[in-house]
Amino acid sequence: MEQNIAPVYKGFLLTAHAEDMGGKFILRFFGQSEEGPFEIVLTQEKPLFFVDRDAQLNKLGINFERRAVGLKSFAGSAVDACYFQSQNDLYKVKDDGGVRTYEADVRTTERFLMERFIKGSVEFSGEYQMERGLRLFKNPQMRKASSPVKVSLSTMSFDIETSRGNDLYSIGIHYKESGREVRRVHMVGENQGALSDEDQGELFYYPDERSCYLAFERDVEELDPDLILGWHVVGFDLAFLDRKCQRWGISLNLGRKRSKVFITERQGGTQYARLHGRVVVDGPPAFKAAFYQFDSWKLDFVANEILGTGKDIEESGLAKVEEIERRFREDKVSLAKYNLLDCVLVTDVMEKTGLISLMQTRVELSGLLMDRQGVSTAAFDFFMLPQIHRKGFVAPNVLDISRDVHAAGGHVITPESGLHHHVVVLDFKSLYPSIIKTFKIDPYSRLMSENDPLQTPAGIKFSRTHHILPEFIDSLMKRRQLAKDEGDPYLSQAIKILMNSFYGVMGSAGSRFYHADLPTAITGTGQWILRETIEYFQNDGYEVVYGDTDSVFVKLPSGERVFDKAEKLAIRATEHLEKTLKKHFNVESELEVEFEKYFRKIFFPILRTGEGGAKKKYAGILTNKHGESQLHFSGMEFVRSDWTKLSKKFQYSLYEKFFDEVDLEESIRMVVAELKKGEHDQDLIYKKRLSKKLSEYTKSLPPHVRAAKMAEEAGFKVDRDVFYVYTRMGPMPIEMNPCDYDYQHYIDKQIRPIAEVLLEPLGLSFDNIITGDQLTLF
DNA sequence: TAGATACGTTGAACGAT
DNA sequence: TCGTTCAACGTAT
Repeated sequence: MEQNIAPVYKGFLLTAHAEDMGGKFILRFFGQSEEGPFEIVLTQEKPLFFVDRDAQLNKLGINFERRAVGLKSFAGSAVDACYFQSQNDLYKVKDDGGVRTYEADVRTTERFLMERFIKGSVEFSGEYQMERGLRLFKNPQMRKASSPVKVSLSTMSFDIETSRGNDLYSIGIHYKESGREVRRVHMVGENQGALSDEDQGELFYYPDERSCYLAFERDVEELDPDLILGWHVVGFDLAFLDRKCQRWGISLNLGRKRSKVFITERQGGTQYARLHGRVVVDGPPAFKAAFYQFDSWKLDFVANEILGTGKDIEESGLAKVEEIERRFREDKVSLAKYNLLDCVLVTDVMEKTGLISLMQTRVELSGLLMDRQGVSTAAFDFFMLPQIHRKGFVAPNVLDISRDVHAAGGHVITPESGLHHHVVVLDFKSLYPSIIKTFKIDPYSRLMSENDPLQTPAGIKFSRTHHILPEFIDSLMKRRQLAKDEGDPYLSQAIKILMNSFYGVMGSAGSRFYHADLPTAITGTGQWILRETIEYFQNDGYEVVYGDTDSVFVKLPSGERVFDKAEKLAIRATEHLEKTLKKHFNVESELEVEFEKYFRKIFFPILRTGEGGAKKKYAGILTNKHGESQLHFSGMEFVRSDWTKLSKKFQYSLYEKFFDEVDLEESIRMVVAELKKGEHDQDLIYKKRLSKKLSEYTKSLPPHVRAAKMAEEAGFKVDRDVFYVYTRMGPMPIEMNPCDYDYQHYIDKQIRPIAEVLLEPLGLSFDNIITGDQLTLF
């Protein structure tokens, strides 16, 4: 017998939207599939919250369904579910009368996906109709795909060039999908020629800005990219075009089906762009969400680090804008070339780093779609809510979480200052996740702590038998090992990011699962374990010179067979903890001590403000098994972005000499003399970030704020990063091309403190050395 | 459109002299 | 002018 089976489509979700449309509530999902882009519209889903069964709700004439469900709150009260016709109705009833609700702030789109365990990859079947180039499915059968759906996503990087004022000059695009590339620039103004063959790009001219923009909009519709890439593309390019469109009385229609882009500004000034069917990947925030760190977030700097290439306009600030304006007037072809290069750089930087692949993998892992990545609390909800529902509980609203006391953090040992030889660093592999596994710490286990209780060293109780997170971490750890073995760096990285977020989420009042006992139990146990481990080594006759949270720095008696000895120490510590934890708490230890690194020599500086050794700061000669050494700095000026290049170069060479037992005095004198002669003028720039708007600095005006204000008053656009130098008139922004450097300032503030840390233990005086310098000069 | 705490250092601001 | 406190930033883990 033949059965008519509807085809099953497999796709990857890009964006999700909940909309109140004319009193009707719909969910909309956009995604990409083998068959092309698709849209799924669901009209049957309802926004909902839970309330205590005995709670009286004001109905306000709103039609909603209230139903008893077999669930209870964390406090144990039975709850009802209330289903609404629209999101708006839900808010009205929730905000009226002050009745406590549960999960009223869970997004309906995410609730739909999480309860079905749909993590980006979906299978669906049903009737569809073609609409503006995509398949539209109404209320199809929809479920989690049996395996991750791998679709290659098309990208369009774009960048606009403008004048200092409010003029649009050009829009460059770089579109890329498997097997196809488009490089194109739309330019305002008279035709000044075409791009050369080697630029591989098209250049079109338009009589006015509006027609230039519309050509770009057409490109977006016709090329139909899944991802829109750029560098500060939301806060600058999209925001600029949005303002232009408003003036022209049209909308910024860059979404699928020519839908509008919505730009919203969050507190703190960060902007977000949301549109149907496409994800905007903005370089700096996207790399930050993936835990990349760069000294500067300017595109040319990042491109240089990653690709080793940069832009063709070297200047920054005023000079750069002037050059762009000049090219627009005199040499539109070279402006187009520059415009296009920026677009290509963004695509290349993201491709080379695998940023997009990592983002896709994170979707598969956390379930949060690409535009919600980095919201760790949401990722935790996605995992935990469906689980805890299946255990019979509903969770509170985030805003009902209050946080009274701060949980303690990691334990840090005060080092014995000065030089030490043969120090090995042992550390705990994923300390907090291991503690969660060992002591069964999670929100559900806390609620169930009367069931076969287990106690942490600080006496906080959890259930030995009823828990959710420990087994999830276990499966993540196993998958991560597998990913490593199979050479899948993105999965390995994505798992690491997710696992490391759990502790922070449970310790954050921004999470509905927060409870003080959770972070307190984790960090308290961490402190106990660190102390126990240190004591173990000490009882064994070793000196522990330093330790921080999950690491111990153990001094070995000699430089012989250090690597063997260190490996053995790690194994013995692991075994000791296994026995100790079994004995004191009757738990199976999941902790593992690893040998991390070996310092042939290591130096701990003294506190500059206070007494004794400084924590979180050291420099040493890191040495590997092959005897290869390198100088390593932790926490010191050398690794701090707010110290000048001058100080870093000085610190590096000074410590090289110190560890080589070479005389320091001569090089100190030399640096000071060179500085005064102007030989280090290139290395005097300070960089510091503004953490808030300029106008919000009211309590004090630090140097970088003063410099930023000067720049603003002189008519420069003030960025988050402030670059400035110290002149004899005080701090000045580099935009104003200051050159009257205050060398004495740099001697006292950038050279002296670095030198004195090493000189003091040697009984030497910086001033005496410098005075010697003056004597030789005269 | 909210992962955490611990820590060091600088320079401004403030209050007492 | 001097000593102390505090705001601000960036870092370690």
